[in-house]
Amino acid sequence: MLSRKAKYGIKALSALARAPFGTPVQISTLAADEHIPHKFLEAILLALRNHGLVRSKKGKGGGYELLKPANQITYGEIIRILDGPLAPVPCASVTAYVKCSDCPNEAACSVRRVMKHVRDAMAGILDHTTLAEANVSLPASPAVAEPLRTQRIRRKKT
Amino acid sequence: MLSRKAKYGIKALSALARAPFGTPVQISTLAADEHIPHKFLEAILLALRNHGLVRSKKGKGGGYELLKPANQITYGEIIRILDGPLAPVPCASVTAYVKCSDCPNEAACSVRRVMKHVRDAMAGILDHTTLAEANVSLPASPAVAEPLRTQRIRRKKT
DNA sequence: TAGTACCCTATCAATACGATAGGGTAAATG
DNA sequence: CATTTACCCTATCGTATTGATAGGGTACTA
Repeated sequence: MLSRKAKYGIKALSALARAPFGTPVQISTLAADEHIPHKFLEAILLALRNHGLVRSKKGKGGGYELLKPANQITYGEIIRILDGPLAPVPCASVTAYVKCSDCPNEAACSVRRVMKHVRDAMAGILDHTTLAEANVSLPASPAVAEPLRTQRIRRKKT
Repeated sequence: MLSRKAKYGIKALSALARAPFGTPVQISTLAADEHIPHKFLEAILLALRNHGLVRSKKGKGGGYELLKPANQITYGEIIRILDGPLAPVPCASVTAYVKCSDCPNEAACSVRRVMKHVRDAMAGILDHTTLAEANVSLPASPAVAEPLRTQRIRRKKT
């Protein structure tokens, strides 16, 4: 199940992708436009920033903007950041494998085999669907935003 | 995420599929063999029974057995019974559609469109993977991401 | 009719989820 | 410099779900 957190995150990033290049969008604007609780959105954008998907600009005229072109940001990476691994079971995850404690013979586990298949199908879609494709009328982003300053990137295990 | 409940259910049904035809298997046996808490398994089998996947026989020599051939029981129907709809978001579900309260324009919602796609991919696998197929490839050829389908089953609503 | 094994209701700890509160801090502007 | 703006951080909180357990009740069969 896609959490509300991830859903909000995708919607917010989509909104950022629609915004004119180089103009930060404020949290308040995003929250109002996309019907997302303000404080909740704050936490979501913070996570996305710590993972290098967006950057923030403080002070008057500040806000958030994408760090990469919209066609280089996939649903898969957004969901992994906000919801964790795609795989229905941890033992079928590629990016965050964890052995099942109750499974004596993993190679013979049919659940794992089927769920690995499901995971691959999901990843095949989500890792190849970008914000740009989801937004039909999107101005082609010519360049990657240049960093204002060094921002801390906090990696979470996915 | 596949719940433990659904995982247990699949494992239990797989065990029933391996049992000789016409001989009920007791809950205690299933619980011990598959490492499932006894009482938890009881609730799971009850649900599966109420949905017509298995039948139970009381008294001495009683237990559970499949009501249909193993190649006619899909992962999809087991998971839907025990975990609910496959779709990552309710508004993308085919069998249990629910409108999102915060979504003003569903036709334009990119999240819904992508998740519908994901749902279809998941259903395509899970509704065409049966207990019989999962049990076959135990000995050789492990962990190759190969389609598991061998038989197609007609289903009413998708 | 005794014993087996399913059947039902209730409870419970742990966790995750969604959301909110309140203040702190960096940066732009006059 | 001072002020405003808007991000940044920590803590909390109610609710729902999950996974599991307990204790009997009841139907069926040998």
